[in-house]
Amino acid sequence: MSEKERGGAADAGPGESPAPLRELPSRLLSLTALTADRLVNEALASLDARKWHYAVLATLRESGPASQAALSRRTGVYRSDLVAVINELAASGYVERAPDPGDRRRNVITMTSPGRARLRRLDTLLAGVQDELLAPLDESEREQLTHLLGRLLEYHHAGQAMD
Amino acid sequence: MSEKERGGAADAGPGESPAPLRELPSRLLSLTALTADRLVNEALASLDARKWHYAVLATLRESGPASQAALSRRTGVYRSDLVAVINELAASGYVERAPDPGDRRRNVITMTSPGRARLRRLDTLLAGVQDELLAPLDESEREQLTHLLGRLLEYHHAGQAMD
DNA sequence: CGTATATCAGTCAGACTGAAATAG
DNA sequence: CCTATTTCAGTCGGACTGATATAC
Repeated sequence: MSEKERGGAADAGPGESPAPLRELPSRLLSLTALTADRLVNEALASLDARKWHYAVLATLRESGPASQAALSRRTGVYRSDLVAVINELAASGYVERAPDPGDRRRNVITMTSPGRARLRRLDTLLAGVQDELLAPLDESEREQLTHLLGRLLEYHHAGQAMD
Repeated sequence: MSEKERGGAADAGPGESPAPLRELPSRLLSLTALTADRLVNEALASLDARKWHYAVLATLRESGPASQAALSRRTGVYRSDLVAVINELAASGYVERAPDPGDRRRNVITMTSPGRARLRRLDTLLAGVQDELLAPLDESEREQLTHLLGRLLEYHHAGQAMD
């Protein structure tokens, strides 16, 4: 693989004129995500939740009971931070933490039925947020965006250990 | 079926099944932006810069000398944090801070010629990062993405004071 | 007067690191 | 011995708040 690109462009001559700030993809992403996070956090805060709470509950619904390490991988929350998230969810009775009989290093995290109800509540809340976030886009544009972001994520996440 | 407000959906009946975590637009945005920021920060760190340094220098190139408040609005950096950024850029000789003779509350920030050279260096560095970030997309997809994000940003930024 | 500017002193969630204890 | 899991104790950049001094 050639690594010659980054920082190695010719300094003589005009070359490509740099993208204006407004169109820098990385910046557009950061700023849009900032807006999205603000909307999400604001909405979740009204129910005393944070986005990692939702991510963990949704993952448990989709993949069933799992160890903390597995949840960390699937949600993107660092192992270290996940501890606190599980503590909070367990304190509220939304999940249960039990030692794995098959591997005593592990805790198995299981969603309770109050947890499922909680998740349903958060689902509707977040659906509203998505709608607010994507308000200026029509349905096909929303799908385009989701698809493009998904591709980027898949590409950059392939083979990434997060630790 | 009445459209109720956020969080007030009917609990009976199946309703819409919630989007899987992987396809939640707000989450896709957050995660993609995280990846983008990591790439950007990593690259900039190799030149002892951070993204706000670039944003400020690029804004000065595009709009000319400006007060700190104006820079704050244009770059999205909080007034409070901008102080430190200008301090750093001034300490490196990339910008100059001078009192505005016309309005003595203001400082006028001006880019120096080392600043212009610095900016050109960061331009090429960041161009490489954009390419790395958008690697899996072809040219027209990149434009689509940029366009869609721009629309979202424009919509949500219209009439926002940040303070 | 009220408003805007620049600065400072903080808080806060979230990303990330390092190391310990334990178990495979 | 080496690796994986959970947890704890931190660091760090960045978002955001409030207060103050000053000038319009």
